[in-house]
Amino acid sequence: MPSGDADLPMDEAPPFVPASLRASLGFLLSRVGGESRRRFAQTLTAWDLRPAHYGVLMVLLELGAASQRELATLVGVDPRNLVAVVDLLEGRGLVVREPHPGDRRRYSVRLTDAGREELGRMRAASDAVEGEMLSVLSDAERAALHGLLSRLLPAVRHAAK
Amino acid sequence: MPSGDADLPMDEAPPFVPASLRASLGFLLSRVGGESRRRFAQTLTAWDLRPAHYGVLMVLLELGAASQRELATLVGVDPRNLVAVVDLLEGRGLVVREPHPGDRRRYSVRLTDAGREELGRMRAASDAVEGEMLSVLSDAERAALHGLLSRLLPAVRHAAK
DNA sequence: TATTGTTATACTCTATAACTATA
DNA sequence: TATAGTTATAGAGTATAACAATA
Repeated sequence: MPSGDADLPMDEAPPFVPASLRASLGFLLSRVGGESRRRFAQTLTAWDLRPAHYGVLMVLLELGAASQRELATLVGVDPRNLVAVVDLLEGRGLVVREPHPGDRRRYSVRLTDAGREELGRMRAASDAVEGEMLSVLSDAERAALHGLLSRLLPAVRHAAK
Repeated sequence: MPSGDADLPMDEAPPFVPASLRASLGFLLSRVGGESRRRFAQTLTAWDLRPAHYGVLMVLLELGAASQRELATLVGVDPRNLVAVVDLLEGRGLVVREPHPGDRRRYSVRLTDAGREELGRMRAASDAVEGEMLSVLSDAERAALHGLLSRLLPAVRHAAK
């Protein structure tokens, strides 16, 4: 039982949003997701990077290395648009393109030490912004939201052509 | 808190997404919201309209009439970009601009009968798409997600300048 | 034939600056 | 001065078509 949830708090009146739009989960997802992305992008301007770059670095931090096709799928960026993203990161020495062993068509994109350090600073900044944005939710509620969105992610990706 | 990993199912192996990105609620929100918006936009192509137009019509359906400034805030579109949106809707006879009683600076944008009928068809189509996208969630889970996002909406809008 | 990476292109979305007419 | 609407414009995001090298 989290504090103060009497079923319908309704919050305040000023940030009023019509019930017809609030009733649409699709609208809520797009809207909240859009605002989240906007804040995220705003934070990354300090590094002159965009969300796609951050996503690539995060994936590489965990996987060590990945092909551009994999990066595109995992980060949610089209392979055509990923080229310039990797170009920029490579130009700054944050990642390197290496030949993929066993398949000369592929690159093996890998995080450099400099990239790992820079990513650490970016994570700290973005985590702070995220925490502020989610401050209206309790830890339990954040966990619940996380669980629901995690299950939704594979489902919404299914339609990707 | 990266310590809570044991209580999550995460059995969806094929559409694998790195834990480092899944752990970020901001990333999940942006990503799922983006996919939701993409599907929504795809559905609206049958009407040659975009999500912003749908949002305006939905707001007007509930409020009857609103100024462009109000529409911009409620739908989540910048006032500058809303001009062309209302222009298109007005050009198709779905809404009308009327003088605002008491303030000659404002317009009172109102839904026409044709707009109301067209919106009904759009809602049916978008609801169907939304239902398919959310099919992995139970009714209770959808309600929970809806509640969490509804509380998050006013919070994320707070940073709007 | 299918896949990986790539370029060029176009269209949408969003943000910055500045103007007008009213308040 | 402040606000509602507007215009022009530039940047970022995304989508379409086509291609070379390799599997």
